[in-house]
Amino acid sequence: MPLEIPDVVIDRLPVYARALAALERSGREVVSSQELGTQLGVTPAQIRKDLSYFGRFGKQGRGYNVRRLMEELHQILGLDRKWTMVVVGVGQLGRAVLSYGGFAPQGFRIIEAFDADPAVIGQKVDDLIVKPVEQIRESLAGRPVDIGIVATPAAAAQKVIDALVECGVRAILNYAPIAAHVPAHVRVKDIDPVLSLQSMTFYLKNGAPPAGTA
Amino acid sequence: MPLEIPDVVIDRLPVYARALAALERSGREVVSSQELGTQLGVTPAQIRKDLSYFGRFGKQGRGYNVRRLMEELHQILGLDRKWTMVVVGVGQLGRAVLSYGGFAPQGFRIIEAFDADPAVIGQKVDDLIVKPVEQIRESLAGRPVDIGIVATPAAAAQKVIDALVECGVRAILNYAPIAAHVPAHVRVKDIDPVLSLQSMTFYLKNGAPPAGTA
DNA sequence: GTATGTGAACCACTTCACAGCA
DNA sequence: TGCTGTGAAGTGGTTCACATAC
Repeated sequence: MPLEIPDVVIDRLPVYARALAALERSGREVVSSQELGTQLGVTPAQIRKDLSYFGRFGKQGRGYNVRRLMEELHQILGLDRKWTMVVVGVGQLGRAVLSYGGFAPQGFRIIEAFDADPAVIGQKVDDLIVKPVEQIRESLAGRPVDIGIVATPAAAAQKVIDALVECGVRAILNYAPIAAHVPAHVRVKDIDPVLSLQSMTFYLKNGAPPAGTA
Repeated sequence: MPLEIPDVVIDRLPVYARALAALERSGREVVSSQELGTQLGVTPAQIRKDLSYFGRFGKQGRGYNVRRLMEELHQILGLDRKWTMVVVGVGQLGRAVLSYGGFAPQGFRIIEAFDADPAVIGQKVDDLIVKPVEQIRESLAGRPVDIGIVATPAAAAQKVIDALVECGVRAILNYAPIAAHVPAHVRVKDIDPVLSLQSMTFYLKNGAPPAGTA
């Protein structure tokens, strides 16, 4: 069914879903692509086209039922179920990830944490006992882990990723500053604030960006 | 000079710069676009085309001088100088940002931290005394701040962003889960791990992604 | 021989514009 | 009348392929 849907489209769906959730909380029952678009900084046509890959969710002359569309998107994205994650690397960054309160409410649960440092192994962080990296394979053997979060130093990251992939992990959230090499069936999303900063400085340095009004 | 360079190109330059820095540390003097490409998962043509927006940095038959190209990129991106930042929101996330060791070595210094919570205001976090959000304007008046980091709850974020923009901030690193509204001359980069997870689950749910070999 | 730099061809996503329906 | 859904047109970025230079 999901044949030839551009990745960019998939990336936008969670944004729509989040906006719809907010609208629903505020008691709104119907939205137009127009209104959703201005709220999110996306053109209405874009929204309609994106949704059209998956079905017809709106009513002409009226717009979209907020709750209905939200639920459809949740279903499409698999947000109507729980996902399990493991964190590898329990330094400052890994700790922040482990204690971040934003994952659980969205159905993303961290069930295991690993580190290479003997001083860290055995520590209890956010209700999890940190295990040694060497135990990734045995620890996850036969256990269904959906997503791996990599928060190790750059030098260790690729090996960790290899191990996770071997264990059947098919999605990786990568905080390490490397370009991960993974087989084609594995998805990687990089979180790299330094890269974000380093591209913005280009525009800071060169005055106004080439984007509309000054 | 930088007329009509696609944003995607600018986004890739820091990635190249980082890879070159690593090559330089390892003593490498020359690279081809071919080699750099396989290392980064980018086509060689892409790299050459990207660089061609800015000049001719290579030698035919040989490749690129690692140090030279790295320095050129640093110069283009403005990484050859220091940038100042302020953090707004000193909750868990803000603290993690403040104590993150990855910014300073790249020339990004946080010079001020703000929060709305009276219990947090006045606290010393990573050598900075947290100031009240209401003081953003007076605190930054006449002071050159380049980048604002927003780590507040969603509900507070837009107002904070407005204040920062008023103070002349032209680049924002946004950790809040909202679509920021800013004037055209202001750049925003969003860091949102939940959105990243929520788009990957689509592929988890739907088997192998439409991307090459299985 | 080898790898760059680049116009031209290609491809993918976005936007347009309108038919269709409530 | 108002807004969706969508083929068609348009735009922007990527890849090709080769002339050029070392």
